[in-house]
Amino acid sequence: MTYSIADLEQLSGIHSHTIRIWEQRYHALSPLRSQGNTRLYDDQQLRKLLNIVSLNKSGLKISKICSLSDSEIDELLDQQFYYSSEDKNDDYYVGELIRYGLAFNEQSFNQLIDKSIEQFGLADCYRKIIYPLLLRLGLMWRKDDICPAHEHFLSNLIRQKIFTHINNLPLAAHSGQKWLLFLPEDEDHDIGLLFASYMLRMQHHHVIFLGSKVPLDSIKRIFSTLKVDHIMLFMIKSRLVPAAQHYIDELSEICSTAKIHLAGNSDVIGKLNHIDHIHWIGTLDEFEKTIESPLHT
Amino acid sequence: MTYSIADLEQLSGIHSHTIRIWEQRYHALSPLRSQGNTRLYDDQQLRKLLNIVSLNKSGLKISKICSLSDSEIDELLDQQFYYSSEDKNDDYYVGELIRYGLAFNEQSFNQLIDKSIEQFGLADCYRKIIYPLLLRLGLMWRKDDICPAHEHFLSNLIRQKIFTHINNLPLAAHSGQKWLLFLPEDEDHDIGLLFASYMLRMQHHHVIFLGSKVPLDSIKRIFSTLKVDHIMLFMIKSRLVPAAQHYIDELSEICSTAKIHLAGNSDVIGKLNHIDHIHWIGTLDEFEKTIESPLHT
DNA sequence: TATTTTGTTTAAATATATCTAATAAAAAGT
DNA sequence: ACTTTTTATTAGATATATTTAAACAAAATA
Repeated sequence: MTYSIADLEQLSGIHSHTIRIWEQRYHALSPLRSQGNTRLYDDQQLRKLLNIVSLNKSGLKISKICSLSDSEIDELLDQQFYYSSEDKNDDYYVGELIRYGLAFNEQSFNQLIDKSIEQFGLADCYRKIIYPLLLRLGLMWRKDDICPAHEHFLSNLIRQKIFTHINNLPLAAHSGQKWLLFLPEDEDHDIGLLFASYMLRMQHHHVIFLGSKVPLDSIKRIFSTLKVDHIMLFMIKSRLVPAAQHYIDELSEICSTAKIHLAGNSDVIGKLNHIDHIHWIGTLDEFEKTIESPLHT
Repeated sequence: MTYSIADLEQLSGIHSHTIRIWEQRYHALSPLRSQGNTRLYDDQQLRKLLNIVSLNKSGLKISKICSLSDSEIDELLDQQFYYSSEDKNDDYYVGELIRYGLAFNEQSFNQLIDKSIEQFGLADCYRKIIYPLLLRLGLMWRKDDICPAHEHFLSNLIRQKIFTHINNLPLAAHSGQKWLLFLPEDEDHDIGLLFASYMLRMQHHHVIFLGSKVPLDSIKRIFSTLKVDHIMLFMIKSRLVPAAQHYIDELSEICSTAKIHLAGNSDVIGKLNHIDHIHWIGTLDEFEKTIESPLHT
């Protein structure tokens, strides 16, 4: 599987011109070439670019980043992401769960996650363990410490747990607030959205969960019949700001009668011109506050 | 969202040359054009092409198909797909479940599907209701009677049920047979695979479920440490036979020590040169027989 | 303010994809 | 065996994407 420079632009949010000049000036990437000299990137190169962008966002100069060795970059990435919980026990859980994942040991993973869900409840388990676990998985993928098979294996075990807990929720009267949850077509990671679905249901909201890769056109076709009060979506991937802006503008127009809640990559979302009825959810806490009162508007 | 003719080739398995000449001779499709005269297709056109291909596979000549009106095509598609169960009750279930889906009525959907799972067990419920339901959804999408939002909504409700039933399976000693389940990068629909996971677990097989969109490269990296006896994957989408053949050949080479079980689109799989250790699963019955005896090789 | 660093814009050349049109080959029907 | 229908191949023209290189603009830093 290889990417063109246009693909890389989409996946990283960095203009192709800039990608080229980083290569020329700092030897940032070293893509393969086609017979006719066209650049061909692989996952390795994509990861490297995402790492460079990430370190750059945190303040380092491109020239500086590219002068570092791979191991120095690894170290900086660790520092950047290393997030130590108040309770060291939580970190232990995360580490163990990942160890089980790397060994494809479903049984031990399930035992430990079941135990922690029982102990904390799913909401706190997500906050303390699953969310940090997902962050760490993302970092490990970028550092090439983990391959997609591991990530898929773990994601599906987590998905299984959240789906099960949603399924086991008791039926209850709705609060009257109706939420529509979905991800744009280029987004894959639906676990956050699934957890949001769980939390909303816990607060007796009415949830319509569509999951990932829903074409905006399809939202358009059904929106008028749905009469939802809120729309929630994630934009997790890096992307060019104008593309994100265009998407949000279109969504706003289609769903002008609903309040839109947007979560995900703050580097992108932070740069958008938000329209009135768009609410940027920056943190888990913020999300919980948003949904707490069933009577908010 | 628009497709290039190359995209359409990938999605339909029809060479771009052929797509063009069908347009020229029979006015099969009528794509928009870019400023510079390049063809631009939308979902509507993609569906039409898939319908043409499907009717063509069932024996009709291209010229004949393209001379038909939209409503005549709809009728033929209905005939082609209309699958009446022995038990009319099953058809009633399918119809009701779809009605609930179209109305985004989760509660009624869940009540009915829970009832039928309780009645038949998940295995028979899948065979009698869920599988026909998925087929019908696919047909409805192709006839534009349903839009992706409906399909996503229903898929996730079904996914939730199967995940829950997998989660609730009692722990039991494994048979010693280890199965690796995944879908190629261009495949989305993981419900069949998820059901296979459930069935294998019911037979006390050891299952490693990776889900959809796993890069082959990642399989390669982990295969040697996994020591699996069986690999199972689906190829559901239409695609060019040489591309499918190349994928299967590569997979065979990577996983030469495992038996590969392949299910999905018979039009594609039927044309492949199967290597010795590849087993084509054509029907649900066949699959059940395959996994019945925990001691088969 | 001056300098360095970084990102954007332009231009012309080349590579790749798509277009039309004609012909050859294969498959299906009679 | 012969015709019809369908698919594959080829060729030259055009559209789109990518490449290199240079000049320019903007931002950060000294």
